[in-house]
Amino acid sequence: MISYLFQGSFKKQAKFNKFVHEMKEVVTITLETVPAESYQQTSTTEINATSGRLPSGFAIPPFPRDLQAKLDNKEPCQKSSKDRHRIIRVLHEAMIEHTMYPTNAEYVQVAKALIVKYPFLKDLEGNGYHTWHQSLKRKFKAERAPLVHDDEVRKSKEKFGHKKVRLSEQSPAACRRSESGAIAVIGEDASSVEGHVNALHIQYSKVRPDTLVVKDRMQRTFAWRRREIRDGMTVEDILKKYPFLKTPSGVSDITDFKSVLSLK
DNA sequence: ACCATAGATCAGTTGCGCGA
DNA sequence: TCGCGCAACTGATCTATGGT
Repeated sequence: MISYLFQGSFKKQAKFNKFVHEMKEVVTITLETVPAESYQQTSTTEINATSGRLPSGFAIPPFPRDLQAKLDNKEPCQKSSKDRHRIIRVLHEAMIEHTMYPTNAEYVQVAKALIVKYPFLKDLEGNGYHTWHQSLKRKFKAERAPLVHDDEVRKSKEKFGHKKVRLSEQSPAACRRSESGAIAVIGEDASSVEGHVNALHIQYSKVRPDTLVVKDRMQRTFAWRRREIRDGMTVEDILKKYPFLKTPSGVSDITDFKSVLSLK
């Protein structure tokens, strides 16, 4: 049967066998009820006041309207990678309200809750929620990666993060990836930043500022702002210079401001 | 020693937007 | 409509840490 499914690829046959074997083990392990003590554990989460443990009765959050409609119609959304990602994203956002570092039992709890609520999302293989479990774990891992300003994440990075940087071995693709989320600093100097600041003030004086312009200028001055903060610029001065930091969209920058100060 | 879990990294896939 | 570039995601692998 396996050789039929994976004709011409012994490697894939072996991989599939391994997968099936793992699935058997997962069923016996992960189908156990979540132990109560798992909600109280970990020293790292105690450090962060905002983080706790997932409530035992964690409810699957509502999804965006169109996605919710699909789910209500029992459409197999997991077959569409786009919908699947959206489901994972919503679950991640709901979980992150409680903790940045869910335990394995908590991932299982949420994945199971999803399958219980929407049984048609069940995996065809294994225990029915293994792929959701894995996707959630990966999503958390990926989302935590850039959050260097978060105490909990930073402590974990210090604990597990590799000091070794293989910069010379980085592929162009990897460089491009890392650049994508990075700050655009190159090419900015005092005069160009001044121009951005002026443009921001013009937009701030408008009743309806152009969000695209604001976003772009704020992005361009991001690294410059960080430098100014590090060099000792006060919060008042920063807010005066970059008035959009007072708006809800600027809150993330304020968080960053705090992180810069804490690292000083 | 072994296992679970963490971050780091690389290579590949998929979906989307955009211009020709 | 098609091809291209990019972002987001996935799978795999490696190394490190902490608990048993």
